[in-house]
Amino acid sequence: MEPKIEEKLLLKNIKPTPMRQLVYRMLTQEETALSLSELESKFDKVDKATLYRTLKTFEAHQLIHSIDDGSGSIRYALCDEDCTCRPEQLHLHFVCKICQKTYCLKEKPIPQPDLLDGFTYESANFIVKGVCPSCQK
Amino acid sequence: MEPKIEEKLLLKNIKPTPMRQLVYRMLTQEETALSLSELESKFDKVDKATLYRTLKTFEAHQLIHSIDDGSGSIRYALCDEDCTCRPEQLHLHFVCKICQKTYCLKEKPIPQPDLLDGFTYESANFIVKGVCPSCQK
DNA sequence: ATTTCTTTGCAACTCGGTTGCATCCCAAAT
DNA sequence: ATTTGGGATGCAACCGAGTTGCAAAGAAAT
Ligand SMILES: [Mn+2]
Ligand SMILES: [Mn+2]
Ligand SMILES: [Zn+2]
Ligand SMILES: [Zn+2]
Repeated sequence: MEPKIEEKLLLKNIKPTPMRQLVYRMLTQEETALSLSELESKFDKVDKATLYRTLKTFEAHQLIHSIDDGSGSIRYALCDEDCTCRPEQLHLHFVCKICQKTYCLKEKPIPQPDLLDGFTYESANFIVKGVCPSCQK
Repeated sequence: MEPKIEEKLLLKNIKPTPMRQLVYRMLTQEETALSLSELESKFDKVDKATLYRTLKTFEAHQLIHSIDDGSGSIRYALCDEDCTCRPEQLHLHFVCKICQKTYCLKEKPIPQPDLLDGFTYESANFIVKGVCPSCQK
């Protein structure tokens, strides 16, 4: 399994340093999106700036995408293998009001919005808030 | 026209202090949503904390609504007279990539999202990015 | 007039994000 | 094998939006 991570990074033209492999593995273990500080707290000791730059690199190479979920901090989640982050590939994100977790709803594409004359569509961010399955009682 | 502003505030149960009337008038003169610091810079001299608390008061009384447009700062715009900020009344917001302005598209309601089983819908934020009419060449 | 509550102004603070810079690492060139 | 150059890392300092504490000013109630 070790060599796989290295390959995933190489596939997206990211030099697979130990640090990056570590961060990548951490992200694969999450079912919801993580913020910089949440990610930071999952390590015994890690430098925030390095982590920050690692995430920026991952994002620039479309290994992860960032989600502005209105929580005040940006969260990050892995992209699909074949994702190029084009407007048509964008999906919904769901924020649970109870557990505060942010879910990627990758099978729910963002609907093309019906705009007024003169407005052109280039991208969008659709955040849905409610209660997630684990928090339903 | 002066007495009108006072009435608008009273209608929403906000004590119409001079400061609040000033801020309200400023907001009525804007066609796009403003952030705290943008609003601040429209006054010769105003205290940021007072302005902040004024906006919070306005928002709590549903005179204005806040828009998290992904710019890093929250923007504010007047609500419609009869707005109660219920999920069904939410509308799209448009951010122009050129002029960075944020528009309320009040006649474009947010579509009810189709969610996976177990997720409940309570509210949403739908931000569309592109080029606005004034920036089309 | 006195008390009580709200609003305002100023300064200080928090926190997420970002940057400068020295050092480390590693691979290519010599 | 040694040198050298560019990217990666770690640490500290910085930034800006938002927020809070607190005292002064103002308004309303008694
Ligand atoms: Mn996602
Ligand atoms: Mn609006
Ligand atoms: Zn939940
Ligand atoms: Zn524009």
